[in-house]
Amino acid sequence: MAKSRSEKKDETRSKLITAGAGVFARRGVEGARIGDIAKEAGVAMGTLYTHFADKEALFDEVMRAGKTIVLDGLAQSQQADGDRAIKDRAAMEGVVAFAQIYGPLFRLLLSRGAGDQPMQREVVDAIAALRITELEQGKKDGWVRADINPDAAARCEVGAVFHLLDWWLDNPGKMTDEELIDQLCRVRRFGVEGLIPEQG
Amino acid sequence: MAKSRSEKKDETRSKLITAGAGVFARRGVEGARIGDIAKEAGVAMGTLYTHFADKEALFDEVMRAGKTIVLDGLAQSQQADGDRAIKDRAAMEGVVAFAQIYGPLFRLLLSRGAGDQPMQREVVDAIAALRITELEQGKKDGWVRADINPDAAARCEVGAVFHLLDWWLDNPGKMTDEELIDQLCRVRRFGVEGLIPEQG
Amino acid sequence: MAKSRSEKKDETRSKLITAGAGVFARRGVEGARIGDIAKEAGVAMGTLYTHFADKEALFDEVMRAGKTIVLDGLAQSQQADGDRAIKDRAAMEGVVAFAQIYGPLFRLLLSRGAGDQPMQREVVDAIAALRITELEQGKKDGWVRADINPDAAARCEVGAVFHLLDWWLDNPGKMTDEELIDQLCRVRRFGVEGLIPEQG
Amino acid sequence: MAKSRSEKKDETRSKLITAGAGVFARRGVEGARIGDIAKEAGVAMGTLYTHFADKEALFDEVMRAGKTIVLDGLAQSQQADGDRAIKDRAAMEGVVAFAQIYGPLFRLLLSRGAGDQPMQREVVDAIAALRITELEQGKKDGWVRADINPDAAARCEVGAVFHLLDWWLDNPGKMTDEELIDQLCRVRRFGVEGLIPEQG
DNA sequence: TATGAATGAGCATTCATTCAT
DNA sequence: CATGAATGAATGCTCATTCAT
Repeated sequence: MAKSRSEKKDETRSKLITAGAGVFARRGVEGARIGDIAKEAGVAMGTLYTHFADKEALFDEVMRAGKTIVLDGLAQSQQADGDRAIKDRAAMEGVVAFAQIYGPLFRLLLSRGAGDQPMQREVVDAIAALRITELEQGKKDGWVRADINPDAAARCEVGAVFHLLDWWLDNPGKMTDEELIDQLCRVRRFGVEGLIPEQG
Repeated sequence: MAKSRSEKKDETRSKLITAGAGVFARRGVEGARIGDIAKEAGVAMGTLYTHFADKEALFDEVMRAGKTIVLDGLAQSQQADGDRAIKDRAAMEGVVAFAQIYGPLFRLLLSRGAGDQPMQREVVDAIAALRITELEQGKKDGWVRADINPDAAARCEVGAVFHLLDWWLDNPGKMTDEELIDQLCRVRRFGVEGLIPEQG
Repeated sequence: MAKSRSEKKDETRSKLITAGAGVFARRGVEGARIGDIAKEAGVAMGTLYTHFADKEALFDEVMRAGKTIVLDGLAQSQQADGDRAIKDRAAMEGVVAFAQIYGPLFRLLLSRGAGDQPMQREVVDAIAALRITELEQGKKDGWVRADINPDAAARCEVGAVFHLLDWWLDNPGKMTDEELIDQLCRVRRFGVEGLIPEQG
Repeated sequence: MAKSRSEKKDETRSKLITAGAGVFARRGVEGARIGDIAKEAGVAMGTLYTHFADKEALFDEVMRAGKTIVLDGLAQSQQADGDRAIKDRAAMEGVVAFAQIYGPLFRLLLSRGAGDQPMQREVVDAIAALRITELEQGKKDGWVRADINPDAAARCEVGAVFHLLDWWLDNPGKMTDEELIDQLCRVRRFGVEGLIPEQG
């Protein structure tokens, strides 16, 4: 079955986004070289410009695609059978798996650095928004303390997860996956001093 | 009293570091222009190269200086009179004050983004190291739960603080300083679900 | 009646020449974009290359077509009933009408700028040649002064007409068509100081 | 006597303008290559950008400089001793000399082609403006016919001079300098049919 | 030490042209 | 014949770094 012209075009576009993800993740937006992206995608430099207006536009597409994957993964973890603790753990398992597979892209998506990178902000905001809804519900249902501000707590949780994984990616030997997921759940839910409520 | 030649040189060096902090913070390392830094410092571009080997070297100095300020601030907060809660709150107050004053520089110092920025890692590592010591002591003293891994928890705390402040700097109207500091203490210590132990 | 394949091809070719005339006129040869010409012609970029070897070849066709229109118009004005003055005025009326309709194309055809544009030269040369013949006849018939060099005078006339119209196209409010044609005839025939010979 | 730094900078700037004049004149604005201009000026490509914002800005400077030379030359010809005919001839001698020396630059300055080249328009406008003043005075003094519109006539004269010289530069063997200047005066003043008024 | 004009390698982007469909 | 995605050489411009003054 021969590929149609438009299928081939979509394929080229995909290759560019994948290659862009890799290079942007490794070198950052400013550091990424169009030539490297094209080479990694296996196309000519000019081809990039038949699909995206410029480097920035490709970056936005990469971020948009990454955001979709991350958000879809989080949404799916909510479908997990079981109580809150199980769903929460499923979410952390998903995030850790994503970080392990995509590594640098995970960093690119979640990081918040110097300079204005609206798309980067957008991804972090979207993830935080998802968690804010959960925390608000948690306050109603009583499993989130009343003294918690959901906006603030969501940011703290995103930061905690990102920084721990960022460190772990560079020091994978320091903890097993299981320990990592465990800590991620524990610290977010109970802090370092908080007492764990009785079951039931 | 006329300034000695060496005093003048030190002054120029300081101006360059201050200007560098501003420009690096605003534009990132790759985005920063040597010409902008020189202009902001009020010296010629060539002067920069009589003080620093290259752009990278200036960046390292900026980060080193920032790191010193942050670490000194944290150390000082440990001198505060009172119990653990008071010291912890003092630390958060210091961090919030620093973020308010330095804004973009705070972001630059604490962020962990794409690309290899050894100095950026160094700053985050140093802050985490400080907290790891405290958490280890806490485990011995019993105020940190036994199921906490200090290495992991310290990273989570740094991430939580950085991301919350990063968000707050862009949305200062969402919370007062007091509320911010409050949440920072609460989330780090007790998470969103953890019970707060009885006083005494 | 369905169009035959060859008729369709001719039609496409015409559309390309018309579109080329517009774009070349507006942007110049170097400034014209093949993509713009194709878009304006309503065909794909590749189609252009099934009709013309390259951009230069299309430009040559555009100029050739324009040259034909201009020369035909001038020839026709010579068929006008009446004496020399009437024929001359008819020629100027034709030129003004052409400039009004085609605007930028008129400029493209008549201008002589930097760089070597053999076709541009060819058009100007052809118009001048036409006038040289008339002036030579005029010398024989006595209505052109003996001290006039037809080669030189023809160039002057072409230049005078082109520059006045070039200015007028940008400043149409400065003169009515009638005044314009009037000045065109007067200045070419009698200069600014020359006496107008008695009628008869 | 060593050149000061600022003198050297001015020298570099001059070399760039001269080189720019040559390359722009030969290839047009779009056709001119920054690398060629730099090479011709004997400097690095980057140097061009320490003196001019971009190619366009250099082009403007070239045109401005050329305009000044041309206008100064015309003004000087008005200082010539003698009657109107002598001054007029002096002006034509000056223009011919300029065209002979600068050749392609003369074409660049005076031409009006496709596309919007505001500086090119400005030069032609300035020369026309100079002549308009003279023609208006001529109408008052009676040596310009009453039926002449100075605005229109000035454009015609500029066009006549430019086109004749443009042709002559490519066909220098067709006329001697003297004949050229003669025709330039005659055609502009008396047209091809106009009677030359009696002396006195 | 300070200066800032000059350098030139490096890069993003353009666009005429090709060719598989 | 028509198409338009792909090509890649060519080009304008940037900017960290140097060095004569």
